Amino acid sequence: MPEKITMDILKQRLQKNKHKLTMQRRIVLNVFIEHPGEHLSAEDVYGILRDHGQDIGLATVYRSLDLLAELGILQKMEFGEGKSRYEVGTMSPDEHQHHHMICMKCGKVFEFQDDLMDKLEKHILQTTGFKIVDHQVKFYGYCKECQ
Amino acid sequence: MPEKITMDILKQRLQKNKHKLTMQRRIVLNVFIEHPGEHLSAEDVYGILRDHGQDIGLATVYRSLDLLAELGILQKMEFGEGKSRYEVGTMSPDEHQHHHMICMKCGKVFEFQDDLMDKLEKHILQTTGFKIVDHQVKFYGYCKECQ
DNA sequence: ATGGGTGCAAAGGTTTTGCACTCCG
DNA sequence: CGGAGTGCAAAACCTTTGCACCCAT
Repeated sequence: MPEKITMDILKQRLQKNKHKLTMQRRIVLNVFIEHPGEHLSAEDVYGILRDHGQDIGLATVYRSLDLLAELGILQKMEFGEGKSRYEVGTMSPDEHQHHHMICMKCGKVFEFQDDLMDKLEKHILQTTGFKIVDHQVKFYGYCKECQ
Repeated sequence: MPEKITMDILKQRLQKNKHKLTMQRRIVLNVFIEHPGEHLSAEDVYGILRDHGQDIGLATVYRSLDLLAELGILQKMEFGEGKSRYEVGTMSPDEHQHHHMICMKCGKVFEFQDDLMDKLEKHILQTTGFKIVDHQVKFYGYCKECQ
């Protein structure tokens, strides 16, 4: 049951961590709710907001993205472009099990669902004592069109 | 048999791609050969070279790292610090099967050998048609000391 | 009311680029 | 020799920070 992230969840987590529910934070989260499955950079978010006439300082966008990622609401990722991108997660841990496939020709990013990592993470805990909380998997290759 | 990267391999791959074997490129590769298993940033490499009295322009270090990664001699990676790091690979594809575990408290990067990904990559090719050439797996969590 | 949050502009850090010069093939 | 590669400094980016002002709690 992939339960979606909502404004209420934002409110809850902010309160739990003694942060304030500001208009800016709601607006930033809303961008991601309206763009599910997209990997947005700070500049992307800033641009989308400007287009909607909702003007927020770029620094605040950066600060909000950081905070939302810290709260586990957004997931931060990098695709080797020299900047970070963010994506909304869901409440269910199962949903973390999606991996990115990056086409080395056209640059498109595809996704793939899988739960093979659980096994591997348990194995790592047993053999190394390293307790895994999250993971990121990136595959590089050529998509159907570009091969 | 994890066959190590050597100067000869650099020479071969440069020739095959119509690039020149310059002193600077040899020196940069040498840094990695002398620092196996380390994840060096451009600035790290630049610093090591300065310490050895082998002065190379920083821009050239960047250009060499790019090229060596393109030739498959180095592997480029990011750990969310806002800069790229590089590591020498080996000739054997089996050696690509090591993953990074990043401690969220002390920031140390650990490694783990595993070949579970093969299965997953075959599965992805069959179901999506995406042909995988390389992958990068990062685990975030807490190391033995920091738990 | 008060301390965290915001906006702006400036600063910081990494990476890229333009151009004259060098040197590998 | 000729063109790819280098060095240097400037520029381009992305991100962070300092500080005065604002507004959720």
